[in-house]
Amino acid sequence: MNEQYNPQDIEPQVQKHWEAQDSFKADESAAGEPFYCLSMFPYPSGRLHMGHVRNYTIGDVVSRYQRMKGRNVLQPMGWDAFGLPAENAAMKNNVPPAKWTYENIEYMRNQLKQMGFGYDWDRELATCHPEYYRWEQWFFTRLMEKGLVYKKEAEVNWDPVDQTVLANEQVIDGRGWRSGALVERKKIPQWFLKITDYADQLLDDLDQLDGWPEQVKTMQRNWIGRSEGVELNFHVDGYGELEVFTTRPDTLMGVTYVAVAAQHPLALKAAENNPELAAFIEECRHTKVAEADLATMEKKGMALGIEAVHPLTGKTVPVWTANFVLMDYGSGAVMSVPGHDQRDWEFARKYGLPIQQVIAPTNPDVVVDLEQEAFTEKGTLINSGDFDDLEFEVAFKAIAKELERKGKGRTTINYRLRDWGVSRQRYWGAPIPVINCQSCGAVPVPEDQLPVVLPTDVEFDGSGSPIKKMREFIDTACPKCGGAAERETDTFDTFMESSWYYARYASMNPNAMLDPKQANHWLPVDQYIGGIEHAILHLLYSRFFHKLMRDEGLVDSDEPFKRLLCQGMVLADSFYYEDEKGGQVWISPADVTIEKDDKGRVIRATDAEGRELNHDGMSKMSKSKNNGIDPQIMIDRYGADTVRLFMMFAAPPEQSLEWLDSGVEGAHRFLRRLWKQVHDHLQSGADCPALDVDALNDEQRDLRRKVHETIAKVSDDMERRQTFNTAIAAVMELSNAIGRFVDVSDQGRAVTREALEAAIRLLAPIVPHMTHQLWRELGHSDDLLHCDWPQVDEVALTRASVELVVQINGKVRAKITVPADADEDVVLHTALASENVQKHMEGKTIRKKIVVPNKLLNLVVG
RNA sequence: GCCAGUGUGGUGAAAUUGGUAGACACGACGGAUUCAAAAUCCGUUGCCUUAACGGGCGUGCCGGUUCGAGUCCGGCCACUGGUACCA
Repeated sequence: MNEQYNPQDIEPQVQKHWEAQDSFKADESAAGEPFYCLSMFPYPSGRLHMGHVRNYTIGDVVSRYQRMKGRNVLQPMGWDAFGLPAENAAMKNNVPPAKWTYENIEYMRNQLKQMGFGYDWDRELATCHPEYYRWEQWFFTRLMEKGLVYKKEAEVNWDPVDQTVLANEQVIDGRGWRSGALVERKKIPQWFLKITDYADQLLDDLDQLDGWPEQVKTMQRNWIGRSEGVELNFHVDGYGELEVFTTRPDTLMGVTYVAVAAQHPLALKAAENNPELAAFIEECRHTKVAEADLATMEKKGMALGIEAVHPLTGKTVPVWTANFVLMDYGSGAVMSVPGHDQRDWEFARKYGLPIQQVIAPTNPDVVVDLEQEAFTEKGTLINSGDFDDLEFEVAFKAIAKELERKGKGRTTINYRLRDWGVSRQRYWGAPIPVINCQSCGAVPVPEDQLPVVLPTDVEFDGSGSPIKKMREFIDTACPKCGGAAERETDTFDTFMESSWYYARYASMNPNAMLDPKQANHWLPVDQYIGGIEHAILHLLYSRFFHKLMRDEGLVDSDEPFKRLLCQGMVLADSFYYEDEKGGQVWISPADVTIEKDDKGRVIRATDAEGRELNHDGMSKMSKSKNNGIDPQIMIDRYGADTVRLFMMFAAPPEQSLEWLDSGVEGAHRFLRRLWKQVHDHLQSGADCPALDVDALNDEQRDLRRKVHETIAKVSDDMERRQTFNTAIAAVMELSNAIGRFVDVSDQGRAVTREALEAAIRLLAPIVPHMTHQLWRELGHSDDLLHCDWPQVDEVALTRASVELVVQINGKVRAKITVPADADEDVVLHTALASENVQKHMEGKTIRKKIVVPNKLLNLVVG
């Protein structure tokens, strides 16, 4: 055995061995219960970044652990290959998006292989491949036939100079990122999937998901936002009924005005002969269509000069338009109760609109001061005529009933969730399989004409999608009437592809979207791993798609992912200096020299030219701060095992992880030490005597207890807790114990052997190359990959005595050692024998005794 | 704005069910080895106080529940993710 640990030699060899053995091929007929472990597939942006490495290391550790537990594992990998960055790269470097994407995939696949991730590469997929997206197109036409798809007008960010639609991230301070033009909101016709039809199922089935983090389920519940309320009408002369929704019909008598969106037909009509109002509406058109912007901008409004009739009192209230009322959400109109809604209160205050109190607190100690703020709690109705003295629920029902009797409203359920707009006016996406015919309308492309292939030989000039000008793509015949017709040139939202890829891996069938038998063999996914940033959109759309596929008879289950792990971001130090113009120039941490004080704090940082740099702390690895650490450099320097070990050790998976070069060094050092321990053990003798557990001395027994405590701890950490950092810490403790244990007697060596073999197997999922090699060196002919996970020997865990803490009035005053089965009297007696305990009890009597078995004794004295 | 998280030594973190705060590492300091250095090994390391034993303080801030709170409850501050066309 080589005395030196040399990952550069070992890792490629071991990887070659796995490849030759086809070690990670998933086979439905293999022994063991199926276990499907999936990591979110990457966007092929060029090179692997640390976020990927972290995500995929976690997935690989879980997969290898389950394999050792005897499960039949499927772990696939593929590419989320459609999306905006390919178009941006195409414009910047003059490469067609397809070429750029496929080259990136080649490079990144090789990087994944170097990391030693155990994927079944036979199941690799790329969403930009026609063989993938044809089934998405087919599925969409099925949904069209089922009436789950419709077309309507919706607003987009429009760049009037580049004549193109912009994504929210492409709008910076209200201007297009390339042209700098003021962005406008524009309505265009777009396709929608009726996700709201499934809102109740998506909400209720969250209760089935025991393996999901509570926070993600809460976020999804809030996003769906089911609320019970009342839909009611305010009559407007010359217009008709203005519909609003409220969850607080009990405050109806406190309505002092009604507000509509700036794009609402009523506002547009009023603006026809009101130039000031028209200017305001025009101003409102120049905001981005993102909720965060709408909610934080200054609340502004203007009176329309129109009155609406209150449905119960018959009195009129003014109609206003306000920039925070969303046209796409609900009916685009809201009733305003400034006495009991804080936003309405602020608006009323700003524009001098009346504020009427109609709810009094049930608790008389609560003071209501409408001069200071709105009273938003539920309470007892006042100033509400016949409804006075009623409490929320009774008032809700009574007012709803009265509205219904008058034909002015009805109770209803409302969702915050909106239907899913899937049209994108972009090139690099799956074409929407629809043909627009003058006489037949929008016709789905028939199955035998699928896929509608996206032309990949294109010129990309940035002024919109090239296929929108491509007559040979657009011109076609109507499948219904055979007349001349045009293809849809919009493409799908890329969330469409990522909503069902997990199912396609399970069944790569050339003749169908899924073969239900194959799909159901693996599905649902046992463990899904990915970033917390996908907590709502991607995970909600995937859950929706799964239910759609279930209703199509393609899968049996209700939910796609049984257990979910959301990993945190990877952070790194960031440094900058200011240039002459005061701009920040970011320097890669790899090029920074750091000076520290004697406590290890950064006191000075300089770049290669000796410039003094500012330290901006730890932030997410990103291009903008130039603080990305290239995983490739780390793999080349330390080997994949070290990178994997550090990633798993530095923080628990769901927390953010700070990249520290010194920490990587430490991880590498640990692997070298372990390697040397095995080497030294083998030096002490060629063969190892059998372990005789009844013949051990105290030290041998102690080490053996440590071995089995470690096995118990690591097993629990790997499976239930998924805290790989503490699992590694436990093995480090074991390794330290082995280092202190110098005993080359027969039984000493037997215990050492057991300890080393346990450590190797416990680390196998995390550092698979090195442990594979060590396992061989210890004389095993079988692959570590297929070895059983170590078992705890309960007998080894028993202890003769335990250490106990003695507290006086809750403060630790002594530590005592007592026999493991000592009763309370013995414990108390031993505690009182302690000098320090006596000192703190002097002149006092015991008022209370609290005993926590095997842990603590607290004496309350006074 | 709204929804969801996070906050513990010089640093990353641990403390699993309310029961010894700081495991395991990194860094720093001291020592061994070396002609010297690197590497390696050993020791010390929350802060204040004490010659020592010991004592006091300490988990973002303010308050509460409890024999006992990093952990539970109420309020606040800061940071992170999402906010429907980044993926």
